[in-house]
Amino acid sequence: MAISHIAYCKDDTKIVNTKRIAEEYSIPVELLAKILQKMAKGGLITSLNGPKGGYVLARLPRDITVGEVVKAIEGPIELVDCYRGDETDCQQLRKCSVRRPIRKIQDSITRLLDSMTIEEITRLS
Amino acid sequence: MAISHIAYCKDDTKIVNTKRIAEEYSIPVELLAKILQKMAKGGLITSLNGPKGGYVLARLPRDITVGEVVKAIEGPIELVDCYRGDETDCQQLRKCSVRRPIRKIQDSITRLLDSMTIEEITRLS
DNA sequence: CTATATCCGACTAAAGTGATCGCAGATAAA
DNA sequence: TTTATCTGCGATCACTTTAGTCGGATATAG
Repeated sequence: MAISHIAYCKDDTKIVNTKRIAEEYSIPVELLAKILQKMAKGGLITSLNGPKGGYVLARLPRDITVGEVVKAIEGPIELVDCYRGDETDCQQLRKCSVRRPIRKIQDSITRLLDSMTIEEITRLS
Repeated sequence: MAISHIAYCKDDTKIVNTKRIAEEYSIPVELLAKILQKMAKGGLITSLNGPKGGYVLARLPRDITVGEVVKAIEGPIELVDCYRGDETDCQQLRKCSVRRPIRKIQDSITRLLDSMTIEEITRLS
């Protein structure tokens, strides 16, 4: 909702800050602040300090995908933990019969999320 | 892994019980038992009581989808809570701009899971 | 018919994850 | 210089998941 709102404001070349968005959607400011910070760190939105500051989109709405938003907020999209190289301590790894099938499902979901943009989100809403 | 294992055993017309599967994959028996009970309740596998009892597939592997397994274990697939009729207490509902787009994503994922069968899982493993 | 092996369901406890809140500091505009 | 905003860390709380326990039901094997 937040990045969709920021995208909407960009059309009016208006800068919106955390407090306003939080009020608009009745979300605790602190929670929203962390989410916005993560998206800023992920390069999806740009932060502007000082009075009249706030957030604006870092790119065009059609160049930001839902997958990127999810990744920025929640980290890499992984249905199970055993795909990361560093965490190979899964005891079922040798006998596991669903590792590859689940990987296939994960890839499909990733493709799905990467193919949907913020522009579509704002258009559908 | 469990239902995939049960499917594999069906080819040999062997009945496998909770304890054996738990040992095979180094899973706590109690945890596995609950999962198997849920799948039995969901009509995916059939339980057989008594000595030499255990579980067998209730249908052919190609007639059981991954979506059904997920639903049996975790309940309805819902990315957000506001789609259920009884829980309409979401304060963002009026202003929410992502309800419909997320619904679209959810439908895609549901279709994806419903199109994949246990037969495919065992074949891919 | 009896004993046994298995499933069933309720309850409780422990662990992990995410949400919420608070605060000190950095930054930039007015 | 003051003020409004973002930044980042930590603490707390609630919820979910995982795990364990136990008494009971059920049906087969002998």
